[in-house]
Amino acid sequence: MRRQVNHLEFDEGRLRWVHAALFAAYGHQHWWPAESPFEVMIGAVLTQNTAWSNVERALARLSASSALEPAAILALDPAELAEALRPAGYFNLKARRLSAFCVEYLAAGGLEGWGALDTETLRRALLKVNGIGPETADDMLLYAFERPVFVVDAYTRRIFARLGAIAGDEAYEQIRAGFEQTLGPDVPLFKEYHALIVQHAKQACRARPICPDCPLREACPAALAPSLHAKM
DNA sequence: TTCCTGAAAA
DNA sequence: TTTTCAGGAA
Repeated sequence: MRRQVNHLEFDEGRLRWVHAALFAAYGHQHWWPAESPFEVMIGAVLTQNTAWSNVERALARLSASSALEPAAILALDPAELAEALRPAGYFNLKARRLSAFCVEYLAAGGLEGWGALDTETLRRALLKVNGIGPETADDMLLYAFERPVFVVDAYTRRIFARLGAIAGDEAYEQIRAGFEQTLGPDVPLFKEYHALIVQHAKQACRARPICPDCPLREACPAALAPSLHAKM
């Protein structure tokens, strides 16, 4: 049954088909790669506008300074913190954001304090922290707090725009609501789906797409008529 | 607009 | 070798 929910043109069947096709092609992704919920959260901040491989180096440098927990991060000299974050890019900005986040995290009572809130309240609390926007908040909600929130990133927009499910420039909340309402709340599915989207966007559905071996080829207008979609 | 790195393309 | 590109939040 076709439902049009907030600009998402795909029905449940097509969304599940895409997931199944990606899973068949790439398998389990084991996301989010982190040792603890707190590490998920700092990774979410560091990965803003940044490739994950660069985030890993920054995390390794934090680890080398024994600074993978909030108190230890705040204890670092700001210049030292920024230096550790250098490989992740925007290091001065991210040093400030990470500190601001740690302050709020501790003030809120850490994982237990935030974990006691219902999803909407927690989301609003996260969004109030300077440096946490919708995508970063949703990374945290899904992978650190196990809440049924669908993460929308640049890769999600690109892939589903090419497939014809969205225009691509909709508001974040529109797309998120579309996926969540069409698929229904399902934490394991949302975790795996987003991880597969990232994998697929890096592997095949890049800015310059590699369509010939794409697992979604048969369902993709962009793969069938590349010239019409050259700039997508 | 600004913030910044590292991989890929030219 | 130099230039372009990819990637969120304020």
